[in-house]
Amino acid sequence: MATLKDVARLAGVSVKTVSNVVNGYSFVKPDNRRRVEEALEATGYRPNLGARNLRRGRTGFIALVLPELSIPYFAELAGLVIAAAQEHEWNVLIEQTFGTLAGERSALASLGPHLVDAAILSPEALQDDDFQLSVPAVLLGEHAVDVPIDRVGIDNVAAAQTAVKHLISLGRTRIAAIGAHPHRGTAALRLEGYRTALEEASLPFVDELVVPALNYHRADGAAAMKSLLDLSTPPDAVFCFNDLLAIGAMRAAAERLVRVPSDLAVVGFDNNEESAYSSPSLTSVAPDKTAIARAAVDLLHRRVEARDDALEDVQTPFSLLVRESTVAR
Amino acid sequence: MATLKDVARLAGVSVKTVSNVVNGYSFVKPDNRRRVEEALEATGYRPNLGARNLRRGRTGFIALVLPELSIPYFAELAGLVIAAAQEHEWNVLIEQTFGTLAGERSALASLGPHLVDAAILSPEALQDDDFQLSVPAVLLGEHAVDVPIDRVGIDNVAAAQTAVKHLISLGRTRIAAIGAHPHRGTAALRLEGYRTALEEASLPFVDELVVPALNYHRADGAAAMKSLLDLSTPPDAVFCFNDLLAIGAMRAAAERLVRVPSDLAVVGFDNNEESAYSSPSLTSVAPDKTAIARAAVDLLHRRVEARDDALEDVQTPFSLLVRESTVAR
DNA sequence: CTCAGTCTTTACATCGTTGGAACAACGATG
DNA sequence: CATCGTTGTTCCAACGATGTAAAGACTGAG
Repeated sequence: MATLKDVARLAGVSVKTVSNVVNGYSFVKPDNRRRVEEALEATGYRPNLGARNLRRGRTGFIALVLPELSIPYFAELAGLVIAAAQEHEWNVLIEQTFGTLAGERSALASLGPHLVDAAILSPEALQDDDFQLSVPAVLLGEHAVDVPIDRVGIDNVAAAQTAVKHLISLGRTRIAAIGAHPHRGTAALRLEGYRTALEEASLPFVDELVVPALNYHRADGAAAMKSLLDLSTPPDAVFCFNDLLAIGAMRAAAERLVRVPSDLAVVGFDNNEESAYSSPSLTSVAPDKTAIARAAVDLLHRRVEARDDALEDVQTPFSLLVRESTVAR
Repeated sequence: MATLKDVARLAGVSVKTVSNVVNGYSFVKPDNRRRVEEALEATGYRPNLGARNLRRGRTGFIALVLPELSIPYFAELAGLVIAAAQEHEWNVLIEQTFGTLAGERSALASLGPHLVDAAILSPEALQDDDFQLSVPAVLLGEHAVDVPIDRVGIDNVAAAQTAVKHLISLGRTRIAAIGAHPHRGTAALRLEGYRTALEEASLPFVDELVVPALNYHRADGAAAMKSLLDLSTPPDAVFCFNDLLAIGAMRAAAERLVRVPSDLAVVGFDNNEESAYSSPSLTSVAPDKTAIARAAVDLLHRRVEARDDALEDVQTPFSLLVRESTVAR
C-alpha cells in the first residue's frame, strides 16, 4: 500500500507537498502539481484514514445504536442513515443492543471520541443518569428520559391520534391498543394519542382493551391479539404501536377466523415495506424515515463542526397510509 | 479523553509500563500493576483505537458489502455478522451497493488495507476481472464468477431441488419458477435444482413456467405471478427464488382470488422472519444464517492471522420449513 | 541591484500507541 | 565479589498523516 512518502519520492517533492495536493490546500506550482498527480495515479495512493484521523483528532465514524437489525424498521432506517452519512464522508458503525439495559449500557460505554465522532441512539431502557456521553449524540423517537440531548422524530401523540381517529371515522367503537409499555416513552405518547382520540369522540377508555407488550415483535402482537379475542366482547378495531405487532395481530386473527377488516380493523405504525404486501395489506402510520435519517445526520454534523448549544428537537413529518386492513378493496 | 501519558504520569511510571498493563504483557511488579490499575480506573482510560491500529498495522474493521439493508435477508445476516465479528474484536462497516454494477465497483474500490482488515462480499453484478482485492475476502452465496476467493454458502442446487421435490410430493405437476436471472450465479443454480427435480419426477420442463425477475423484491414477485396467472393453463405450484418474491406472488394470487395452497402451492427461499407470519405462512428453504455469518467471519479471521493458501468453500446447512403455503392447517 | 512582499516548498514535531533495544535491579551462583 | 540470568522498566523509533514555522524562490518596485 502506497503512502505519502512513496508518492513524494516518485514525484521528487516533499511529503508535505503531496499532502497539500491531496487536500487541495495552499499554492502548488502547476508543474509540481502535475508531477504529484501523476505519481498519485501511478501508485494508486489512498490515504490511510486511521493516520489521518489520528492527526486530525477525528475518527471518521458515527455510531448507530439500535435494538436489532432484524427489526425491519431499524434495518430500513440503518440503510438510510448509511446513505446520509456518506454525504458527510462518515462511515457508520452499527451496534445492536437487543433492547436490553445491559446491551444499551455496554454500547454507550464503548462509544467515545477515540472510536466515533458522534452517535445516533435509539434506546429503550436507559435511564437519565446513563447518559454520560463524551460525543455529540441524537436521540431517535421520544423517550422517558429527560436529558439535554438533541432529538429527531415525529409527533407521536398526533400520529397515534390520527390513526385512532381513522378507526373511529370507520364507525368502530370498541378500539383496542396493543403495545403499552411501562418504561418506553414512545409507548406512553402513543397511548396518550389513543386516549385523546377516544375522548374527542366521547368513546370510553376501557382498561381491558389496552394490552401491554414487553417486546414489539410479531409474536408479541399475536399473543396480545389472542388475549383480546378471548374477551367476552372482543374489539372491533385495534391500534398496534408498530407494524410487527400488527402483523402478529392479523396472523392471530386469521387463525381464529376473524375477518380483517370487516370483523376487526387493524392499524399499525412504522410502515415497514412488508406491510404493503401482507394479506390484507396493513394500514399504517408512515414516518418519513428518509427525513429522520437525514435530519439526525445533519444535526450531528453541525454539532461536530461547531459546538453551538441550542438544544434541538426536530419534528419530522408523517402520514397515514390507508390500506386493506381498515378499508376493504 | 485520557491517554496513556496521562495514566503514566498519575501512576508515576513510564508510558510503556502502562501499555504493558493494558495489554496484559510481560512482567510488571505487583505494586506498579496496582498503581497503574488504579490510575486507569481513575482516569477512565480507553485506548485510542486509531492509534493502536495504526501502530499494529490493522484497522479493526471488516467490511460487509451487500445490496441493501431493507432486504430482510441481508438485514438479518448483517445483524449476525456484527455479532460474530464482535468476538474477534472487529467492528463491521456496512456498504450498500443496491445491486448495481456501479455500486458494487465503488464499494470494492473503497476497500483496502487502510480502511478494513477484510471484507465479506455479496455481489450480484460483478464480473471476474472486477475482483482486484487488496484485503482477504469471502464471497457469500454462489456466483457466476470464477475467482480464487473463499466462499461460504449453502448448496443451492440441492436446496432448490429439495423445495421442488416437496411440491412434487404434494401431487403438483405444473410447477412454475420465479427468479431466473441472466447473470446471477445463485439464480442459475436454483434453476438447475428446479430442473433436476422435475427430471427426476419425469415432469416436463415448460419454458413458459419459468419467469425471470430482474430484482428480487416483493413487487417483482407480484408482477411475475400475475403473468403466470394470465397463462391459459396457470401453474398449480410455484417455487420462488427468495421469500420476497414469494410474498409478492402470494399477494398477487390473493388479489386474483387464487387460493393458497389449494389452488396454488408456494415455496420461498431464505426463511425471512416475516414468512412465518404471513397469511398463509410461507414454506421456505431456510439457510442457517447464523452458521453463514460465523463461518464467514471465522474464515476471514484465519486469513488475516495466518496467510494460509488453500481456497475454502464452506457449505453451511439448510432445511425446508413446511408451512401453510404448501400444506394447509 | 537591492529589498520587501508574495508565493512555494521543506523540515520538523506531533497525534496515541506499541515493538525492540537498552538499561537497571535483583538474588543466585561459582 | 564478579558474573550471570531473570525480571522489570525506560527510552526511542515508528506507524502515516498534517500543522507550523521557517527557509527558499520569485516578483515587481524603488
